[in-house]
This record gives sequence, C-alpha cells and structure tokens, in this order.
Amino acid sequence: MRKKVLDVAEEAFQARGYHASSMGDLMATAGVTGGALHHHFPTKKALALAVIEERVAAAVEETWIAPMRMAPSAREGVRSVFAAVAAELEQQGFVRGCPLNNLAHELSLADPDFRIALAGIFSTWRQAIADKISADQQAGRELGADPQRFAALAVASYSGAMSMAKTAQDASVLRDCLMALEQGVMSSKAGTRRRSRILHRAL
Amino acid sequence: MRKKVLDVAEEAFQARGYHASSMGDLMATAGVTGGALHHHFPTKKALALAVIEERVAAAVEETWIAPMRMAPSAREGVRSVFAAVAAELEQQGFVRGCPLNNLAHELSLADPDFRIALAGIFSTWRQAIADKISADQQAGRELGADPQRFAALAVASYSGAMSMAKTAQDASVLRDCLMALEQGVMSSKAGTRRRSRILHRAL
DNA sequence: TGTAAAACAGGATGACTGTCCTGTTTTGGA
DNA sequence: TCCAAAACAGGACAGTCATCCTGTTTTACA
Repeated sequence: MRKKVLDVAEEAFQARGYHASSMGDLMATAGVTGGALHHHFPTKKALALAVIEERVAAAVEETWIAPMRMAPSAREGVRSVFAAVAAELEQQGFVRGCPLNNLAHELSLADPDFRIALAGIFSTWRQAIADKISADQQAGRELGADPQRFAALAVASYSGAMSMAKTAQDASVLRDCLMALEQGVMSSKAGTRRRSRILHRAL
Repeated sequence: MRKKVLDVAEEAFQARGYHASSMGDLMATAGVTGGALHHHFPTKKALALAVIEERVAAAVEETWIAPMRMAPSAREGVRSVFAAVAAELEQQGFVRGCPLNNLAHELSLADPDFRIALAGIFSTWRQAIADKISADQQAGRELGADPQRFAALAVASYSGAMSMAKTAQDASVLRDCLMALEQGVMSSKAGTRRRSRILHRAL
C-alpha cells in the first residue's frame, strides 16, 4: 500500500510536478482512501520527501552511479550513460526529463528540507563520477583534468541537456553534448597547464 | 499597470514557480484589482505566456546573446558570461536559478503552448552561440569543434550548472564547469578525428 | 483466545483557487 | 463637446485543495 502510493506519487511528480499533483488525484489513481494515505504520509511534504529519498535517489543510483562503477573508465562510463539514456528516450518517443532536476527546480527554493535532500543526491552523484576519475588517474590512465571539475561538468551537461531535450521533446541534444564532450574534455590530450593557471587568476 | 503586473509575475514565477504563485498573491503585491488583471491577461496562462515571451526571452538576450555578440570570440564570450553570472550570484548571496530553465521544467510538459515558447528561446540562445563559433572559424580563429554541438554543450552545461547551484545554493559549481570546459573543449587543440568518427558510429 | 497497536475507511471542513460578471472611470478621436 | 472604446474596480462564483477527524478492520504477539 505504501509502495503503491510511492509508485503513483513518483510517477505524478515526474509527469506533472509537485504542485500540479493533488492528493485527491494520487488517492484516486493509487486506489487508496484518504485515511490510508494520511496514515503513511501525514502531509504532502512528507510524501514528497519519501519520494525524493527513496525513489529519486535510487533512480540516480541506477542510471548513473552503478553504471559508472562498472564502467572500465570514467570516460566510457559517461559515454555509455549518455548513449543509453538517449537511446531509451528515442525509443519511448517522448522526454519527461531527469527526475532529480525536475523536482530540484520546483522544490529547491520552496522548502529547505526539500533542498537539502535534493542537494545531497546531486552531491553523491557528482562524487561518484569524481571518484571514478581519480581511480582512473591512479591506475595510470589518461584524463588529466581535475576530478571534481570534470564531474561537475558531466553532471551539469547531462542535466542541462535533459532540460533542453525535455523542452524540445527531442533527445538529440544529448548526443550533441556527448560529442562535444568527447571531442574536447574527454580526449586524453586536452587542456594546457598555462591556460588553466591564467583562468584561475581571472576567476 | 500591465508592466507592473508583468514585473510582479516575473518575480513570483521565478521565485516560487507558476503553480505556487496564485493570482490573488500577484494582485495583492502588484496592487491591482481583479478586473484590471483580467482585462490585460484573461487567464493565468496568458499572463505566463506574456512573461515568457516578453521577459524571459529578454533576460536570455541580455545575459547571453548580447554579450556573446560583443565578445571578441565565442570562447571569450562563454567565459565572460559564466564568470559574470558566478560573480553576480556570489555577490547577492543566493541562487534563484536560470529563469528559462525554471519555467521550462515546470511548464514544458504542462502545456504545448508553454513548451513551444520555451523551446524557441532555447533554440535562439543556442543558435547565437553557434553563429559566433562559425564566425570565429571563418575568421580563421581556433575552435575546430562543430558549432552546433559546442553551442549545445555551452547551453547545457550552463543550464545544468545553474540547476546544481540553485539546489546547493552555491555558485562555485559554475566556476568548476567553466574550468572543465576551458581545460578541454575550449582549448584549440582538442579532439581527434579518429575518436570522433568512432563515436559517430556508436551512436 | 485476548488485546493493544497499527492500518485503513470515508467523509467533513475551511481555506483558497482561477475565472468571470456587472458597474464605473478614463481616454482618444471626431 | 460628444461618444465609443478601452481601462479599471470590486466582488461573486463554483470548484478544488490539503488536512484532519471519527470509526472500523486487520495484524502481531502473549
């Protein structure tokens, strides 16, 4: 029952957003009564918090972190995730966007509890990529860039590309971004120490 | 009066979102009566559409497109915009996010009219960057990457970085992304034909 | 079997929502 | 000056919202 409610809420928050999803709709589509819902989740906020912590975090883990751990390298991991998501989106024909980003935009400023929960997911996501890059470097493999910075760029470009894909209802921008990353950042000979230091001072 | 309503609506949609902003609140803070508001904007949707077309588009033009046109090169333009936004956010102490992305996430799936209006802004934004890159290339300047792809990456990484910054309430991720871009994509010797072709086939 | 707690049913409630309607005032052109 | 149209005032309207309440059923354990 609790699981059923979470399933419906996850789907609804993803498809229509938090504010646009009414408790009445959730009750109806989940087939639960008001009392039952109120028993497991006293408030709408509690329900959303559970969705974030139990479902959104799991989705990021499944889509990004686990594939990243299993990939032969950070570069291959990023490439395979981008490609897999793009393929999946094109197959299903429409783009609902990234669950984390969808909720992050709507709820980050609405409530501090939401914001902290969402920020934590972003943080572990970025850290997982950074760890993989560090592991690559210690194993003597390429990618001379700073792990934290490249991880930030990977997360940001994916998130932004999903935003654009959702708005355009076209996943091809994901491939464009991946190719731009491949041609540049993820190539082994990228970057110069000189430029890096100049930039550091400029910022 | 119409301007006043748009001012308040722009601010409210940006700070609290579309669904979380009630017409009553807008009327109160704008100091207009229901009749006046209904005269200029028959429905809430019409008001939001006006905000998107008149204000959000203008914000993107002012923040990104105009600086991009005036920049000596695409690379310099991207760098200066990232740096300027990061500096502005750190000065004001909090991050409200990108107006376009905020509304895009909430409204893209809610209504086709919203989605098309927002997609158009994304498109002109991306095209402005791509045009600048093409101009650079025709002027014999560096940046061998595909203009459309790099433009997509610039928009996506900025949008995603703003999402992360908004969620973390910390603008430093913008600098991280810019540095990663600088070290990789925006360096003149980036990328290899070989890898590029392999990738093309894989996707 | 007995019993206390958890799980659930189903509706009541009051606040709030977006929209629209009927008047009144202001404006701009003839 | 006259008049039609635009601009605005102020509130009514029906509907929806999240929350909470009082009972009833099921479960878990002794």
